[in-house]
Amino acid sequence: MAGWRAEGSDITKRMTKRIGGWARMADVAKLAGVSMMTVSRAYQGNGRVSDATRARIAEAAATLGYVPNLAAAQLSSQRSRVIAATIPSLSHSQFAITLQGLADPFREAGYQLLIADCGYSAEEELRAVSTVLGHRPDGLVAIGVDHCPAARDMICNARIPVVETWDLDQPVMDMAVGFSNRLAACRMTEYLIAGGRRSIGYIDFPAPVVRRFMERRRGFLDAMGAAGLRSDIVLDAGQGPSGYARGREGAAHLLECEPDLDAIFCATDAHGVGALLECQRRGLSVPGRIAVTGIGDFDIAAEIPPGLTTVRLHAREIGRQAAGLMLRRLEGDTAGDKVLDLGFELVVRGSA
Amino acid sequence: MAGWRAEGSDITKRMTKRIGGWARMADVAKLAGVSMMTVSRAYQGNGRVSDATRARIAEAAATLGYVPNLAAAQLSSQRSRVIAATIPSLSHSQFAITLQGLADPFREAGYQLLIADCGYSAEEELRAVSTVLGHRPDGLVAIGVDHCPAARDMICNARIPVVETWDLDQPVMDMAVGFSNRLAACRMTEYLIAGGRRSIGYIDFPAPVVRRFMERRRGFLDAMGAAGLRSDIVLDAGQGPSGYARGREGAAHLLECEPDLDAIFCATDAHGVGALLECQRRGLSVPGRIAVTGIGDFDIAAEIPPGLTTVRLHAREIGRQAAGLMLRRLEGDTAGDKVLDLGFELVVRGSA
DNA sequence: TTGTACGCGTTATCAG
DNA sequence: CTGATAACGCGTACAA
Repeated sequence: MAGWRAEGSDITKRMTKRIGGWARMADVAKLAGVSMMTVSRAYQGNGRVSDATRARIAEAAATLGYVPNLAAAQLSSQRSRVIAATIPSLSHSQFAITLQGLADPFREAGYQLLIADCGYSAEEELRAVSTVLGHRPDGLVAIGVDHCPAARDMICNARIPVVETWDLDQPVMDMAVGFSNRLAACRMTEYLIAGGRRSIGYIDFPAPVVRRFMERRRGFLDAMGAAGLRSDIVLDAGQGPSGYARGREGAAHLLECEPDLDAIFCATDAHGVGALLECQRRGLSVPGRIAVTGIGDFDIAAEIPPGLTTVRLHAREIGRQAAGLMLRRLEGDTAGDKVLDLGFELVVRGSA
Repeated sequence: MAGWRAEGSDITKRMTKRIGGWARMADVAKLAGVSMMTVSRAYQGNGRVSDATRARIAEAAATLGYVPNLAAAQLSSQRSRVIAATIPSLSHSQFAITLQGLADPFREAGYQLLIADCGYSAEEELRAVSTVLGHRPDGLVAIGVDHCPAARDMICNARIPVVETWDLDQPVMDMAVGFSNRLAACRMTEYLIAGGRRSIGYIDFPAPVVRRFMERRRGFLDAMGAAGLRSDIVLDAGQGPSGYARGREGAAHLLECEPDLDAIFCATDAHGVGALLECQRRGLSVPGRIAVTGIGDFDIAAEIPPGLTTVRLHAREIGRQAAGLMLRRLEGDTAGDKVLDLGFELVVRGSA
């Protein structure tokens, strides 16, 4: 533990920068000829430090390649300036967009996102949550509202602001930003029915235990039931290699079981695009012979002919607003809404 | 600062759990009737603690809702068990897949990923890098090899293992996993030429300053030059709302300027799909009249008729291998290759 | 505007 | 197998 600190002169340090570890604030202070507190204040920005001193500190820091140790800062200040974000899957494009919507406002406000992939199982989620909480985040943004009881307990015990996103059909722990998945699916189904479709099949997400998808299916069933139509043409998508493939296979299966189908409603746009392509491959005209719709308004939905009719979900805006809610709370503002319903938008294109 | 700790009896704590903050290891120790060190050892797993003691500790921890403070652990142990990951864009699907490939092995080995969106500019990158380094990660995995000199300096000064990914055309700082973007583009171009295409247009990524795309363009130019063909039909994709839209607009522009084009090679599959759709919309038969190809093998490439011919890049495997390299180094293994070329795979489908 | 003393919650070290 | 003590690097509170 003696290392260079004990033996190295300031000159040596200056020449070689660091030999065996990180420069500490004390090193910067010594080189700049001030106390640590002055360096600390210079970095925090708020404290009043003369310009001359500030410049000397900046130079010393640059010479030493000093990067403040945030763990020490957190331990001392009891604030981490870290926001935890749990996400069911990093490769879900819409979630990634929400994440980006989150990241920008937080970064500007000086917070760093700590992203935890919480998977789709209770164990994974609990592990992810306990790990991120170990970093003592100042707040938590959850993408999705599915939480196993243990994770929910742990999060509540953390006594930090929490924003849940993407589904307003469930009661939430604290704050929330999103929309009603059930209503979105219901409206789309009503649109199909209003367009004269009667025999409508539904292709669900392969893991329908996910709340978000349970609500969508529920919305579909509600609307079909209300219209007095058959609501049993429901299929869990298979295990194809991609969402597109699963939609394609699902549509194939559905069309074989129910040749008279005049619409296929998919729980996500990836499935929808796959289903659309499958219909076209079979020579079924879309939307003449059969309608196909999805949910999500993925980029491809606008491009694939004849355009996939879908529901736009404002994924980026969900992130932005969630960050806004969190930042306001962190600044001590406890007034204002705790739940923001951003709604959704039926996007009618050629496919239905 | 007096708070509940001073006044609350153990019973009170047990009943109400925590009233005003996190339980600390000292609280767990007291409740379990052991010293902090024993608790610490119990959590670290390696230290020898009797089963009875371990059970009492587990019970106390559960009662108090104890979650170890990782910042304190890091400060004390000088190891964070955090791996920094820089990524140019969270919403780039292939990068997200690499991230997932990274996350699993690291999680299993007890490391948490700290993901920093480093954007596409030098300032953003420097800020991102300095923030993550502030958390004193035990290692850094960079997605992409583009680094501004300042960021590169900062990373080198950190003296931690570094794995760069996705591009082996550049010299790297330490370790690397990926493939040659230049060679991938070159091979695809050669394939088109071998198929009889002579007038080949290239649609580049809109920010060709990104190294990865510079190399791809270079590969295209190399192959065209070697074949003695025109290599000036190169277009930067425009600013459409999505990669698909940019590819579509790019193709439209190209086809208007160069009506005799018999192939369009796009720097990414998103552009490729857009270009393919645009060709079809114009009634040009693909691949009869014109060939279209991309790079990346996105999911949609396999689905869109007639199938987009492309280059598969093993995005997930890049992540997995990068994690493996890093973990081996963290375990002190300095033998073995420092650079892994995972290559690429020409995937021939209907479009070319 | 700048400096001093202390504590944040954990682990390393050494002793039992 | 368990415990006492001293760091780890920084910010808060207060003093100058």
